[in-house]
Amino acid sequence: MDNGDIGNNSRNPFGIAHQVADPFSFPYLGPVPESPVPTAEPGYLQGLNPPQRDAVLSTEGPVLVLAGAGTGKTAALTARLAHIIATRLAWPSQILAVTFTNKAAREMRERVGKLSGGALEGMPWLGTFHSVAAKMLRMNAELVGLHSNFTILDTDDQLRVLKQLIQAADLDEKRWPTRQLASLIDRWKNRGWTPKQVDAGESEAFAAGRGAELYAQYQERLRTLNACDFGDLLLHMLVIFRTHADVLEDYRDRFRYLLVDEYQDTNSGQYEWLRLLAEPRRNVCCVGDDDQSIYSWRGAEVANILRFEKDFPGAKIIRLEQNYRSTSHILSAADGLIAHNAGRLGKSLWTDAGDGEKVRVIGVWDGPEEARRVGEEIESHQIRGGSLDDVAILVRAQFQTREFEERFIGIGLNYQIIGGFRFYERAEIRDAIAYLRLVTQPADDLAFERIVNTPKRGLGDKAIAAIHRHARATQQPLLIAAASIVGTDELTPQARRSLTNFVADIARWREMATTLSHPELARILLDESGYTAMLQADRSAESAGRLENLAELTRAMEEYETLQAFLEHVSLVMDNDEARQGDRVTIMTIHAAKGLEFDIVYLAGWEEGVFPSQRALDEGGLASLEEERRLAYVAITRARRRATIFHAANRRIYGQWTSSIPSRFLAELPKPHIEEETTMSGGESLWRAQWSERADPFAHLGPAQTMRASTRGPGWQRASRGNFNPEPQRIIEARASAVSLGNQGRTDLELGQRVFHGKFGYGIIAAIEGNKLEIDFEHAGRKKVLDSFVSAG
DNA sequence: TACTCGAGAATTTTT
DNA sequence: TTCTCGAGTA
Repeated sequence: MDNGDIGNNSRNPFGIAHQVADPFSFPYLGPVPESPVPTAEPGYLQGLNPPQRDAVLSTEGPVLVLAGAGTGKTAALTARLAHIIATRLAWPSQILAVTFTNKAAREMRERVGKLSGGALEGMPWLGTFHSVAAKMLRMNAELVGLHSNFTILDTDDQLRVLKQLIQAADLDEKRWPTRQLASLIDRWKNRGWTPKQVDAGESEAFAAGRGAELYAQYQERLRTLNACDFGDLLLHMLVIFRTHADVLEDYRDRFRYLLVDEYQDTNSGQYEWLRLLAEPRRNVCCVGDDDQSIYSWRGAEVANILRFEKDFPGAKIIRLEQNYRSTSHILSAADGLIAHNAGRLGKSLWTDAGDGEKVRVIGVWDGPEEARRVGEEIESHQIRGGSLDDVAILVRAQFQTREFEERFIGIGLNYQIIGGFRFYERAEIRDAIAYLRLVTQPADDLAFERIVNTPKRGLGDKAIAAIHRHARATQQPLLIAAASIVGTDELTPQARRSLTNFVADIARWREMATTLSHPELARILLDESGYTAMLQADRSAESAGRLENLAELTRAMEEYETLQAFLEHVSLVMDNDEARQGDRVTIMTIHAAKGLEFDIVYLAGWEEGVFPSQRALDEGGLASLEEERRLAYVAITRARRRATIFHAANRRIYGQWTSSIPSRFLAELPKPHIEEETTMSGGESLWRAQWSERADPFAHLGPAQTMRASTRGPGWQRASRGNFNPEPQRIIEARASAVSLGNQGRTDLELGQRVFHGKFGYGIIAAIEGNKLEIDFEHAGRKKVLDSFVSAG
C-alpha cells in the first residue's frame, strides 16, 4: 500500500501527521511489538492481493469494501481484525464486528483466532446483529421495561400473540390475516419505528388504519410477557441509544473499531444503530456487494450501501475484483447479466484462472426431463470418479426441489435438501423448549399455552378459555391461574383432575431443576410429561426422526453451563447445519446458496414466472426485477468450474400444467460465453431473438403502470394458470409473441401428417395434445416436441 | 374433546 | 399437488 491513500484521507480523525508517525498504524514499516524481525511481514498479510491489503491496513476512518463474489472477502476481513489486534490498535473487546448469519460469525471467529496464533481471547462483540443486540439488551433491559432474563420469541410465538390480539379486536381473520400484520410489524421494526412513529398512512395498511394500534398492543403484551421478538432486539437497543445518551456514550467509548459484513443486507434500523455507534471516531468498515443484495423483502436496503460515501464523507472505497473462484466464461456470463441492472456501484470481476467451460443453457420439454438430465449428468460425473459434494442444484423456490428429490430417490442418487425447517423450528424441539421455559419461568404464558395440552390431556378450548378468564380477572400468569382454578368448580371434573396433575408436575420439575443438571432435567421432563411416550406411540414415518431430534437437543444442552445460556443459544444461534455426511448432491434455493461455492452447479427452472418469479414482478415492478437479476447473478457465481442452466417448456405448478417461455435472463447472458442446446429444436432458438428485441415487455409501461396492472389479482395464481387463461394480460401477450406456446395448439396440423423439425428432421405426427406433439421421426425415433418447432413437411 | 372432511392458498426466510 | 384451517360430527 502506498502512504498516499491514507494521506489523502483528510477526514481522518487522527490527522495525517499522526497517522504517518504512528508506528502502530504501519507496523510493517516499523517494529511490531510482538515481532522480533522488524521487516518480516506479518502472517496475516501473506497471500493477500493489493486491494485486500488495503482493506486490511486502512484501519482509520470510514471504509467501504466492495467485495464481489469469490474475491476473498472473508480473508481480507479476518486479516483486518487480526491486524487491529496484533498492532494493539484495540483490544479484542473494543472491536464490534457484526454479521448476519451465525455461520459467518463462527467462521470469522475461527479464522481470526487462527491468524492471531490462537492466543486470542475470544472477541466478545463478534456476532450476528441480533446476538450482539441481545447481549446489550440483557444489560439494559430495564430501560425499556423488561427484565434481563426476557425470553426471545420466535415467529410461531409471535403469530400466536398477534392472533389473539386480532381476535380481541374483533377483526375478521380472513380479511386481515395474522401473517400480514406480522410482516407489517416486522417491516416497521426493520425501519426502526416504534408504534408512535408509524404514521397514519402506514397504519392504513392493516384493518382500516388500526395497524399502529395493534402494533402498540402487541408491544404492550410482549412487555407483560417479558419477551422480545427478533426485531425488538435491535429496536429496543435503538430506542435506548436514542433516549439514553449515557448508555450510547458508553458503547461509543468502548468500540474503537466497527466492522460490518454483508452490508448490502442491512435494514434502516440496523443502519441507524451502526451510525449511532460509529460516532465520533467513524472507524467503521463495511463490507458488501450491492450486486448480491437479495434480501430487500426482509427489509434490507440496498440504498445503505449505495449512499455510503454520502453518509460518511471522505470514505475510502476499496474494490475487490479479482475472483478466485470461477473460470472466466462463468464470470463473464454473470457479469454480462448483472450489467443489465441500473443503479449499481459498478465493479467488474476478473480472474486469471483461464477460460474454462462456457455456461451451458439447456432447454428441455418439462420438469421431469430437467430432473432426468441433471440426474444423468451427475451420474456420469460420479462414474468418472467425481465427488457428489462438488455438485449443487440451485432453484428459485422451494417447490422446485421436489422434482429432483423424486428423481434422485428413483435412481438412488444421494442428495440433501438444504432449507425448510431449522432445527429449533421443529415442533418437537419447540415443545421441549416450552416445557423448559415454563419450568424456569412460570410466568411464560406462551409456553404454557403451547404445552398445556401436548401431549393430549383432555384440556381443550373450553378449559383453556376458563383459565384465561381466571388469569385476566386475577391479573396472574396462566400457570398460577391454573393452579388456583382447580380449586373452583369452573372446570369439568375430568379437566380439573388433569390440570391438577399438570400443575403438580410443573411444581415437581421446578423442584428438581435446583438439583439436577439441565440435560437430565430435560430428559425427565420429556419422559414424565408423556411426550416421549406420545411420539413412541405414533407410528408415522416422522416420529422416529422426532425422537432423534430430542435426543440431539439434550445432547446439545450438555455444552452449556446454565439452562438460561442454552435457551439463548437455541433461540438465537442454533442452526441447522446438518453435518455433510457422506457423498451427496446438495439441492437448495439460491438464497440459501449465497456465500457458498461448488465445482459444478445446475441452475434449474429459468423460466418466466418461475425465475424471475411472477410474484416479484407483480408486486415490486422494476426494483424486484433487478433483485431477481441479482439473484441470478448470485446463482451463476456459485460455480467454480461448470455452470449449467435449464429451462423447461412445460412445468407443473401446484398440480397444474403450465407452459412457459425461457427466462429473459437467458437472453441477457452474453453470447460468447454461453453454449445453447435444446432437446426440442435445433439451431437458433426463437425466444432469444424475441427477447433481445423486446427485452422487457413491461418497459414501455413504466414502473407505475406495471405496478397497477399487477394489483388486479394474485399474480402467482395467474402465473399458475398461465396460458390456460385467455385473459389478455401483458405477460401472456409477451409469451404468445415470443414463442407460440399457446396451449391451443396449431390448427394446421393433424395426425399422420408428415412434418419437419429443425433438429430431428422429418417425421409423422403420432399424437397431438394441445401444443405438444408426439412425432415418429425417421431417424431420431419417437419424440415429444412443441408444435411451434415443426413445419409442415 | 378429538377426529374428519372440504375449501382455499401457495416465493425467497440471515435472526 | 399438498398443506392448513375451520366447521361439523362422533
